[in-house]
Amino acid sequence: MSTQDTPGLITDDDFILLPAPDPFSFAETLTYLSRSEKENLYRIADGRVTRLVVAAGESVLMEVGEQDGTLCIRSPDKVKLSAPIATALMDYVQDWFDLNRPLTPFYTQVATCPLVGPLTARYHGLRVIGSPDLFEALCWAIIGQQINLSFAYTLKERFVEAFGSSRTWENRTYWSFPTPAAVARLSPDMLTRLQFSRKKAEYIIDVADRMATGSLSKTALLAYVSHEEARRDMMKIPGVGPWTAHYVSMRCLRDPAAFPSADVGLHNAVKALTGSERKPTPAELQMHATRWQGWEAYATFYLWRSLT
DNA sequence: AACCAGGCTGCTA
DNA sequence: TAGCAGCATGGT
Repeated sequence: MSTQDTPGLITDDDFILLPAPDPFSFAETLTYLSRSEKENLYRIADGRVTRLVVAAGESVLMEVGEQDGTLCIRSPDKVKLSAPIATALMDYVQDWFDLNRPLTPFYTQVATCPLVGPLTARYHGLRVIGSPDLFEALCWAIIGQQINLSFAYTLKERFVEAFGSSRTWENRTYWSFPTPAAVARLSPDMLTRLQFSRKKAEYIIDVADRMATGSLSKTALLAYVSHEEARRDMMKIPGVGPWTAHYVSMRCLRDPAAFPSADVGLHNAVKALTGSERKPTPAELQMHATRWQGWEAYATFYLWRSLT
């Protein structure tokens, strides 16, 4: 492989150049990714993000940087990238940063929204940063239920470093999220020891079991005729309510209209931006959301961003 | 030191 | 079907 096997892909064996869409802000992307010191699934340094990903069945260290509107993807520990791996890395980045979504329709639609309109200028080019791995997305959502984000990151950090796998490169350790197969074998006690609540421990092990046996999969969820159907199916899983189903729909299944309307962070953002003394009622939130129709996930993401 | 946190379940009426 | 208490534990 030397050049352009795939449209948009320019490669010279050791790196991939991926033209970023317009608008897209790599700086905003890195800012979002940097929001917790406890994040251990990737490392950000020198304007680049590095993480382990599974590509073509292989665990690969991937580094993403940007220059003049072009993303540069490479594997620091590999000189040559095989064609399947190069393709997989490119697909991963496109999914992770939602690069294939035309953003202008969103900006046009919310231009008149007093809440989200100004945010589209402030965070111009920010896209919904995703969780391409369904198991990771579900676990993260369940972990984050009804606890503060700081504690949620602590729990995730412990979970990943207890049951995930890692690789060390140039004196830095990179972690991959635990696999469903590994987590399905755990007993709830092994998670309560990390200070998971008993219920969350049971939920996560059950989700792992469903994914390990194949009764739950991203492919199957994406195959539903509508995202609403996929969410209905997810909500049959114990521990998965409307908030979690919409969250996963937004971050993993990529429904731009997913709307975790019960989200406390969303409520706090609306409260702050309206200068209100209290959080919005469901009816008040719905009033705002009428301007976001079809783009609720993006509106929510921008509102979350406004909190930091 | 009370109140809050990127909710969900299961019991009541 | 709707409303609500209980949960479980760290942060601020």
